[in-house]
Amino acid sequence: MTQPVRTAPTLAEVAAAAGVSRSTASRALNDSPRISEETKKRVRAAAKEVNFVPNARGRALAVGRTEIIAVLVTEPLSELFSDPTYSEFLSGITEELSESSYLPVILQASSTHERNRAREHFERRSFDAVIDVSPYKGSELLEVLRELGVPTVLCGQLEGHPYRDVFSTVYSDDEEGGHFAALAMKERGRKDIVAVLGPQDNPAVVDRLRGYRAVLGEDLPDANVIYTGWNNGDGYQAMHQILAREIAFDGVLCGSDHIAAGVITALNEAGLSVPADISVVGFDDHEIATRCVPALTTVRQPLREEGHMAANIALDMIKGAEPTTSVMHMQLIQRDSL
Amino acid sequence: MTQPVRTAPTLAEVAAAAGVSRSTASRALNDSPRISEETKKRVRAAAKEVNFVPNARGRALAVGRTEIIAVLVTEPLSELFSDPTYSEFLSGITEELSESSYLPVILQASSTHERNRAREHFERRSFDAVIDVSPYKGSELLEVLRELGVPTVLCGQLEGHPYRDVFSTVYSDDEEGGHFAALAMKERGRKDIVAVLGPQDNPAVVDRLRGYRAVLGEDLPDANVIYTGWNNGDGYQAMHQILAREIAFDGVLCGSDHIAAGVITALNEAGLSVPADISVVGFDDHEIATRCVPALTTVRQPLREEGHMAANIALDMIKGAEPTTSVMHMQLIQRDSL
DNA sequence: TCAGCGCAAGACATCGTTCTCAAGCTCGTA
DNA sequence: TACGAGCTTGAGAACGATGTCTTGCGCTGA
Repeated sequence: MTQPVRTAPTLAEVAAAAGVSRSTASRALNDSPRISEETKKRVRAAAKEVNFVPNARGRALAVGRTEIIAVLVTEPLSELFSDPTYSEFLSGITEELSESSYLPVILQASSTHERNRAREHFERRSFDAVIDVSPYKGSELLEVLRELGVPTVLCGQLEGHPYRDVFSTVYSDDEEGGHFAALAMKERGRKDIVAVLGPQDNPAVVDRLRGYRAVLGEDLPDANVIYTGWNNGDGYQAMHQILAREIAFDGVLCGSDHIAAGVITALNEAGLSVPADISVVGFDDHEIATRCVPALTTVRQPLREEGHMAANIALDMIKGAEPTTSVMHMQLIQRDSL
Repeated sequence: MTQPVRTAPTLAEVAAAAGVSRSTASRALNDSPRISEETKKRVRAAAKEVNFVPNARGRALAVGRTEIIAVLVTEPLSELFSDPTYSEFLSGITEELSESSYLPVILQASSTHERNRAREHFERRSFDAVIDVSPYKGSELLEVLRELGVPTVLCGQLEGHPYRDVFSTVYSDDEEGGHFAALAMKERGRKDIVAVLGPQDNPAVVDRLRGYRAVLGEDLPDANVIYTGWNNGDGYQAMHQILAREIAFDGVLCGSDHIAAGVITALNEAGLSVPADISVVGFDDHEIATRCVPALTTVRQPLREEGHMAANIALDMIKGAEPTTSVMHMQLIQRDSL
């Protein structure tokens, strides 16, 4: 360092400057009711004088909190960024925490190496709470968190809720979302439905499909259900394959708005008109939905709100609140593609 | 908590279990040469016995480090995710740090509120170093970091390098990248070039354009330079506008591979063939470049390596290394669009 | 025999904050 | 005058690790 670096002032210096003890200085700055107004004023003046800011490390040790919350992510960073779901959700968490003194840390756990590191951090008590963005049953990390008693929020439903009494859960009701989309198709009089969904092993996909089926029954035959990726290109490709089969259909339920966008492109290229010939319903209410032509009717998943909720529950649990389960509701956003 | 939570074992318990003092236990676990092999073995056994993991807070206070590095980001999270540049770069940082015991924290600084929070965290010494992903001249936060003497790495060139002696810098040579792309056009015999770039106020855009111009001169007239966003749709739209002008051109230099993808789509729709009629060169060597038809010739910006480098420099500076400047080199990736 | 050395390990201080406990002070009342 | 209540304040102990200084021991060599 060529720059002379002045060492940060400590509470002791403030105390000395104000002519009081460290305890008094601490209490004054933390606005304890047991300190006289006059002393507080004096201490605060001294603190400002020497540019005092409490040191995070010392404070963390004393209060037993790091004021850091880990956001546990199973996907690798690249997928994290390409999956539109995450962006909104993480924004929600970040937004909410920015109102508190807490800081979110994205903690990856896709490789074994990463999971070991995560585990190590948990054991070191580096975080006051953990928000698991894509929990899965049987995850060793969840087991570790349970044993350590770290406040944990799971985002997404876990089959059989094995940890319901220990962890909090936040999820959107995907089955309900499926209901809404399918119901809209039905009311529009569509009878031969195709579904272009995300990956088959994705729990949200499973739940949505259940919702579709509950409403549509035989109008959505097994053969018409296609599993693919979440993106534009995936939808495009899937629709090409369906068109190649030359089956009759008049509605397409999509697993994401990006898929829907690709589907619409493919339909248009095949000379089919949306919504005159074919109805299309998306999922997510991503920004792309409004940019589609025609604007996409879709199911809004309250991702940002879900992030807010997860963050809030985490903060509450840190304060000692009991685990809770919180279900967010889906909403059909009606536009022009139906 | 319904679950009984056992409190984490401390070093004192390990020491007691091994029948040694805390100091000895600490040294044994940190593999100090001043401890006999036999004692080490005994202490390690005791540590394993009681499941000891050193507490992050206590350790942080003692060693004077939090083992956390802040990644300062000026863009809001949504842009962060949509800009392909960041994803790679952040992955690089994360990757490199995952080899160390350090943890990256994404710290936003787009709103005033966020900047104040960031400042607060800096003053609290919450981080051992800061990597500023998009530094700009005159940023108050940089001023704060300089005053506090926090090891800082700037990613991107700052005009006039006002802090060269205090901060480290890592950047890709965008002008060189422009050179490469333009040279390729020239060698291919293209004479009437159009450039569809990113935002006009982006420093990388400015540098690349300088590189283009140095090679192409009058072959790239001012009127043919279009500033837009970084995405597919932006390129598509820009190319539509250019086609509407009915000017003659035989090459398109693009500010990103996404832009290039949109440009190619628009050209194809207009009945123009790439590369037979028009040559297209992208930028970034994003994964999309290989998926384009034809596969995109592009300039590879070593983003991931840049992330590695930034992280490494940060780690070195924490250990006391002097600030350095490190320029990453661009590379032309030849594929089929030229 | 004993000063002198090297090695292993312990005692104690340290990091910067907060918290517990006790004590000083003033005041009002018996 | 004395005593307790109520309000402020300070001394010192946490918190959980690491770092410095010291001590004890066994060994060597004059």
